[in-house]
Amino acid sequence: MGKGSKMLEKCGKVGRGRKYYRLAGASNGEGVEQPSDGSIAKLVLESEWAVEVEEALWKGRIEWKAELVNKVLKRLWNHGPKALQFFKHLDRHPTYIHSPSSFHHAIDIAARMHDYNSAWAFFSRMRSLRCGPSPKSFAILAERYASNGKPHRAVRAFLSMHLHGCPQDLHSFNTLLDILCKSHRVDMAHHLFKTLFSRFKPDAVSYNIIANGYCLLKRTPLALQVLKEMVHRGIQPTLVSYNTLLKGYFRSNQIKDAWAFYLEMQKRKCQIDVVTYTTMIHGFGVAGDVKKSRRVFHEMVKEGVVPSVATYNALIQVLCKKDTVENAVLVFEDMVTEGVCLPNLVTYNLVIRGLCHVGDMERALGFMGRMEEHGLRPSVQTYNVVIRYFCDAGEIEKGLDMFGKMGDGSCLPNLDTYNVLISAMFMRKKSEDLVVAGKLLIEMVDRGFLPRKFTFNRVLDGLVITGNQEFAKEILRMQSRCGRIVRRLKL
DNA sequence: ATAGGGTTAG
Repeated sequence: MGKGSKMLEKCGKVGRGRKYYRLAGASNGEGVEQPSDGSIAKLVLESEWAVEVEEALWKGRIEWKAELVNKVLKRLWNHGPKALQFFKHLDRHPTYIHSPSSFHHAIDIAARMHDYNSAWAFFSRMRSLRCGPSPKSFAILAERYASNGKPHRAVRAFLSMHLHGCPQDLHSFNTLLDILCKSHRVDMAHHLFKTLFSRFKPDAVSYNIIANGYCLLKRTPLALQVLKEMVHRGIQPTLVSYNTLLKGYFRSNQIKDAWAFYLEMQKRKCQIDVVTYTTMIHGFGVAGDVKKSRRVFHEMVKEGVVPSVATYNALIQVLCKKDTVENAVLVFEDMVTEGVCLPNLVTYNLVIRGLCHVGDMERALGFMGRMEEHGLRPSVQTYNVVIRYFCDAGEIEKGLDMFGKMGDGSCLPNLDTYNVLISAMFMRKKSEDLVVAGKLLIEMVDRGFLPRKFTFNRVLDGLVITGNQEFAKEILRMQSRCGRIVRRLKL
């Protein structure tokens, strides 16, 4: 990390206050060392002018590789406009050509910001470079359409694949069904499933996807019906089908049914696997029956099924929520000493949340520091948890400090971060806090996030009440640029 | 990135 940032030199101000940047390559005797993805991301974030980025990126003797580009895009994930700026400039590079995976990141980022024009332009660009688009490209776009509340456009995009030289097969059909189900449009998915039945000949995967969709909606009778129909059509349910329904019972709080189903699975000699056990541990725990969770955990070990990280994470979450965080920490330490599987980012986030929840911020921060022992860095979710609990405890300054630590480098704030902080700015009833809230609102829009109407209105009200009329007007103008309905406001 | 288990909003 350190090496990379040293190679990035900011060469002072030249001319009309314009900063020039140079990405220096440090010679180490064996050749030229490359700047890190972190230093490149930082350069893109700091430069204000497009030309600066272009010069630095092209003339910096950087040996571009798809892997490096993808890493940079991931670092800029929560600053969509900058990410696309970087991608588009590099697309004009004299020799470097973007890889399909980088195009996919760019499509994802553009579509997330509702910038479908750019997204589709990337499709055309891929086509003219003869490197796509592939079914995966369509899956990415369709998922964004669906999660942005435009499921019909997702379907249309997917069904137009063949016009772009992509095969339309059962594979891609299943992907579309899954996308619709995961965005809770199970009705639409099931309808499509029936309509295009003879064209695609659904398989076990298709049925499992629809069944899972109904489970997500807590409609287990319908899920069961789908699986029965599958049997009727001569397709055998798989272990995935059973695990899906088991999870569905827990989700809709049918604990007795879940238990009965589990016993039935054992009786029928299904090869119960680690997923089944993890589902049971999580399900019982969330329902408040920690004893049963532990019992299932031991039963699993007795049966010779090796717990995965997800199994440990399920247990740790359950202990945090329904038992004590101390016991959760004991399991964490067991993991580390026994080494069957090592804690991952999720594990850390669970323990940190657990500690925050009981008000032990000190220890939570301690775990945050320990993450690098396992080669991990705090994620944006880690920061969000800590910031949220600092703010909830009234320690707004500490929350803002933590936010500041994100700002100076490795982890850009996301929509949740801004929402948490903006809410916190109303707690102290201080005029200055509301100005900060306004600034955060502007910053988040700059970075490609679309605040909810509620957020706009709250900040506007706050600014008006504290007499910041001019600032309120500025935010109002920004709101209309965002396409959010402007509320009548007397100014 | 064709399906099932583990962070997230009370």
